[in-house]
Order: sequence, then C-alpha cells, then structure tokens
Amino acid sequence: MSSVRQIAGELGISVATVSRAMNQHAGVSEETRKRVLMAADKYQYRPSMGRKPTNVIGLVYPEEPVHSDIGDFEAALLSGILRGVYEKNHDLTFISAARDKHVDETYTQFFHRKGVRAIIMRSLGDTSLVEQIAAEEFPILLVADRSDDPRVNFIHSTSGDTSRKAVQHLVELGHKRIGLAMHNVVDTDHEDRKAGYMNALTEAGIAVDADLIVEAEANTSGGESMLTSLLQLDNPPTAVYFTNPMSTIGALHKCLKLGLNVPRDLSIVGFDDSVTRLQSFPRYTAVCQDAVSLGEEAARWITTAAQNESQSVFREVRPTTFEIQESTAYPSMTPARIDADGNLVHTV
Amino acid sequence: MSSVRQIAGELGISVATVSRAMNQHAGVSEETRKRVLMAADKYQYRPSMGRKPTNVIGLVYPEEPVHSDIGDFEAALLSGILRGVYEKNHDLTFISAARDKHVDETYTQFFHRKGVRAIIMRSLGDTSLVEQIAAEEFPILLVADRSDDPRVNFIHSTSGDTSRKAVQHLVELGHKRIGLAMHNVVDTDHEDRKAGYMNALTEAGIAVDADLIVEAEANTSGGESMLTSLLQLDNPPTAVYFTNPMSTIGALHKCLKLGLNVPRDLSIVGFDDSVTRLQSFPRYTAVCQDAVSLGEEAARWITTAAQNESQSVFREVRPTTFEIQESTAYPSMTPARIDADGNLVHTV
DNA sequence: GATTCAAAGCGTAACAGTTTCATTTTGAAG
DNA sequence: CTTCAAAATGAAACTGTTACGCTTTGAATC
Repeated sequence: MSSVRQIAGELGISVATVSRAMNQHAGVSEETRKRVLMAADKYQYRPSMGRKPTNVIGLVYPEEPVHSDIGDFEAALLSGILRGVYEKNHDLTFISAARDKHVDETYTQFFHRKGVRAIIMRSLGDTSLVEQIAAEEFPILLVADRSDDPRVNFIHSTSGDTSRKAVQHLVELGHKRIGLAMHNVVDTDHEDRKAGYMNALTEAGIAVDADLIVEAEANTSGGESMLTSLLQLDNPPTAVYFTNPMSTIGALHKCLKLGLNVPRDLSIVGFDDSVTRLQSFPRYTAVCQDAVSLGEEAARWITTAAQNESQSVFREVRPTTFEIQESTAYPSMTPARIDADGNLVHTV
Repeated sequence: MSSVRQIAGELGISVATVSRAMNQHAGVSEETRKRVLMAADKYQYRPSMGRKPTNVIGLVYPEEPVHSDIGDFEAALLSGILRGVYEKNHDLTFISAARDKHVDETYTQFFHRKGVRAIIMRSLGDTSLVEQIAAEEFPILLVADRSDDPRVNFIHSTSGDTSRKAVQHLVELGHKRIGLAMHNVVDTDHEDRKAGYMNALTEAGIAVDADLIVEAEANTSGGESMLTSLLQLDNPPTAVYFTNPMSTIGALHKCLKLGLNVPRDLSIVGFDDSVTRLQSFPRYTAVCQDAVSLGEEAARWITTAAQNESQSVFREVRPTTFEIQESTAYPSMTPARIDADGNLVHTV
C-alpha cells in the first residue's frame, strides 16, 4: 500500500503538495495535480487516515431500524431535504444514534466521530432526545415538530388555524354534525388540528360531541375503520375532517365501496402533504402542507448553522393552506349511515 | 482547541490510550475510557483529523440534485436499503458524483475521499456510469436495473414473464384488443414488460396493433392521458396493461370521472411496487414487485462486498408476482370509447 | 504456596495526512 | 532591467492512529 510520501518521492515533490492535490485544495498547479492523481491511481493509493469528509449533515430518526416503510410525508420531506442539502454543497447521511452511540459518549462526541457537522432530526412525538442534544449546543434542527425548550431549533407547519378554517368551511356549508378522524399517535401537529376543530365548533356555537372524535392508525385501513365507526353512530356526522392523507384516501375508498357519494351523501375534508388530494376520486378538499419545501428550508438553515458556529435560535412556523376541491358540499337531507348489517342506509 | 496529547498529559496517560478510548476500541479499561471521555468533554475536544468513518455505503443517483420528488418506488426501495444497511451495522450516505467529483479524479479516489466503502447505484436507463465505476473495480451494485457488462453487479426484478402471464390472464378472459400503456423513458424493466406483452399476444395468435401501445410519463396525469388516447381510438381496447403504479392510479381515477365501470366496461391490469393496488378503487389486478425487499437484499450484499475485497460477480434476479384483484373481468359486449366531444359512449 | 501462562491494559515510537509558514518561482507592470 | 505581488512549493510542526512490546493481573496448575 502506498502513502503520500511514496508518491511524493516518486514525483520528486513534497508530501504537502501531494496532500493538497488529493484534496482539491488551492495552491497547486493544474499540471502537478494531474501528475499526482495519475500517480495515485497508478500506485493504487488509498488514504488510510485523512480528514473526515466535511460538510456532512446527519439525518436522525428516533427509532431504528426505520421500522415502518417510508410514507408519503417522509418521502416528500426527504426529497426537500436532499434538494436543499445538495444546493448548499453538503452531503446527507443517515445516522443511527440508537444503534451506534456508546453510553459514555456525549452526543457531540458521537456526531464528531461519525463525521457529521450538524443534525436534522425527526421526532415522532417525543422531543426529549432533541432537547438533550440541543443542551450540548450541537447544531440540531427539529423538523416537522416543535419543542418548548428554548434551546431547540425547529421548523414545522401549523395546521391549527387552517384546520379551524376547514371546519368553518363545513359549518358555513350548513353542517352541524362534523366528525374528526385523527391519528392515534399524539404529536403537536395532531394536537393543533384537534384544537382547530374544537375552536371552529365552539365559535359556531356547536357543542363538541365526543362520539364524533375517533382515532386510528394513519394509514388507509385506519381511514376505513374510522369512517365505518362514525357512520355506524345512531346520529352520524354529515361531514368528517381526516387529519392525515392516508386515512383520507382510505375513507374515500371505503365510500366508493359502500356506494356512498362524496360529497352528496357525505362531505370530507382531508389532509395533504404533497399532491395526494389531486390523485383521488373525487379530488378532496384539504388542509395542505408542503413537505418538500419544509425539508428544503430545513436543509438550508442547518447547512448555514453547520458553518457559523454560534447562531441564534431558529424557529420557523410555516403556514398551511386550505384548498377547496370536490369532496365538500351542502349537507345531505338524508344523512347516510351504516346499519348493523354493514349496509348503507339513509336516515330521514 | 485541545488535542489528544493535551488530554493524555492532563490525565497522565498516553495518547494511544486516549485515541483508543475515543474510538471505542478494545484494550482500554472501562474506567479509563470514562475518564478520557469526561476529560474530552470538559476540554471541548474535537478531533481535527482522525480516521474517516468506516462502514459507510454511498447511494448514488444519476441526476443531481434529485430533481423529481421521491416517488413510490424510490421510497419503498430506500426503506429497504436503510433497513438492510442498518441491520449490517453500516451507515448510508447520499453522494452526488455529478456535483462533487473532480474531473481528474478516478471514481475510486472520489469515493475514498468521500469516505464511502461501496456504492449502491440507481440508473435511470443509462448504465454507462455504473460500468465505468465497475471497471475501476470499486464495489458497486446496480439496483433495479441490469447491465450486459460482465463486471457489473446488479439486482433487479424481472417483470417480463409475469407481464406475459398478466396479458395471458386477459386473453383467457376473452379479451382480444389489449392495450399497453408504458413509461416513455426506456429502461430494461419497461422493455421486458413490453416483450412480455408481445409474447403473450403472439402466443395467443393475436396480432400486435401499434395503435394500442402508448407512452407517457410515469405519473397520474400520464395515466389519464394514455387512457384517454386509447379510448379515443375508433376500435378501442377492452383491456389495458399499465406498466407503472402511478399511471395505473391515474387511469383508474379517470375511469371514475368518466363514469366508466372497471372492470365491467374496461379491464385494467396495473403494476405495483408496494401496496398501492390495495389502496385504489377498485383494487387492481397487478404485476407486483417488492421494492422494499429488493432494497434490503441490495444492502445486504453490498455491505458484505464492502468488507471482503474480491467478490465474485453478483447478479440476482427476483421474480415478480401476478395478483388478481377486482379490476379485471370478461370483456364488455359494448366496449366503451370516448367520442370527439370527450364523452363516454358505448360501441355496439 | 509457587509457578505458569494468557489476557488485559497501557506506553513508546513509528506512522499516516494535513497545515502553517517561509521560500522560491513566475509573470506582468513600470 | 527592476520591482512586486501572486502562485506554487517545501520543510517542519502538528494531528490522530496503530504496531509492538512491556507490565500487571488473575486464575489454573503443580
């Protein structure tokens, strides 16, 4: 195995020049650089030590190995993060703290050992890890969640206000019994959506009915089951707000199977992270957040934070938008419900 | 800024011990390790040089920055890769060859500089880059594509045979005019699917009609437009095979909009990378590949290849499966088509 | 109880690459 | 021809790692 010294000796130049040439540093003539690189190739030179790759951002998930498949939101977020990171000439690497961190190591030591300069972190509800890392003053950005800890940087979307607007829209159409179908894992975003729902009802003078609030997993079968249980109520809702894209899709699918016409028999407001609302039948009215640009913005901030040491706390809250599509209309005169046999009936 | 020597001096031990302690190497007592790590934390020690993080697999995409959003297939593949890589105690990092590689550098030099030991590569049709890297004998695995170059390792799914089976299924149901709706970007997988379609028709003694083969982008609007142009033919198909999940979804969506009943008025066979076929209305009959396990297997192989130097060529071809769901049936007696005004009509 | 022996723990010194700073070279302006 | 600044380079100092050898420890064996 060859070393910089051998190559330097071979070419009759100094090790410093070889090192500079290998690392694309300035101060080496183009001709010397080529000679060095060719010699390195010829002697199969492999740096055995060398500076750690710089400009690397770590992406940390709370659980390892990534146990569930990467969903719609995660994929869109990752797209954005990658784009932002590339734009700023950084690389992105997945880090598994759960697997690789030694107990006695501080997080800062761990990340330095892994060769990352800063961290983008996803937290599924539990922000204690982020807070711990932020306390060490290692550059970290929590994405798509928030924390009360004053040291934690985060960027997320608020869907509380837009959720209120969405439910108001239903109220204005004349709906009085409006269901809420939520994710059964509590995080701040879903809390906000629930709060928005409550506020809209309270403002409209409509009492909140606990029966109309259901929870399930954030996937299509969760959506189906939530729709089913809502429609099995004696006094079913005429409109439902699904706070998650996949459950919205599942619910719409279930409606098609039941032969229930959306929006004539039931109005549905959904949630969308990307463009799912436009790819369903019917296209659904939704509270929309742009996960791609959330990721992009996160990457842009963390890359600059990785370079300028002391940065002030960053807390960006991005608005969500409310977009009316084809899944909401005036309430049905004869609200649909599912009877004991699982059949669709219309109440009078 | 402190160094290993300062810490060693402070604790009255040697630099070797400090170095070993910092890198979780054996040969250091637990007590000494703790003292070192605490001192390192106290003096804010940051290794300025140090060994590059080992056990890192690079993920390379042909185009940079990842210009399109990460789609269904890419997300599923990435899930699998991550899981496989984690399982083998490696890390995964995104590498941008287009952006960072210096022209005079060999790929091997470039990857060493980036600190990656092996590469998983996606190629969208053009395999010349993989071949070039494989020629340097750098460990690389092409995933979800293949190459004729005898040095290239690859893992992919064959959908040719299963596509033939899918079209045979339609033939057996009685269909004679069967459309093919393809991705307009040529890669080996889509070539195979087309070949399977052709074979099935030829075997059944049905002449291939070029009018029935259409191409568009692999997304929902591509699916819609392909369906539309097929149904606008004077002699429209009674069944169509869509070789891509998103275009299948787009076509099904378009059918719902047109009021065209699938499978009564038109049979549709689609393609699925994960579980999309079960989340549509109706659930669609599909040629299915498991992108997650493809990624897992890819990660497992490349991690072992990254360690044992000379490995024999690896070429795994995974079967796809054909799954009958609700979108295929006997051909309609009155095939549907779209007239000049864009309305649905039934031919007699 | 003495002996043996292997493993664990640690230090010295050699080694790998990088970077600072001084020196030389180059090239263009005066 | 001189001057001077920028570019290119080298010597030496510096960073972190590792091979190898020494010491200690503790348990098995005689």
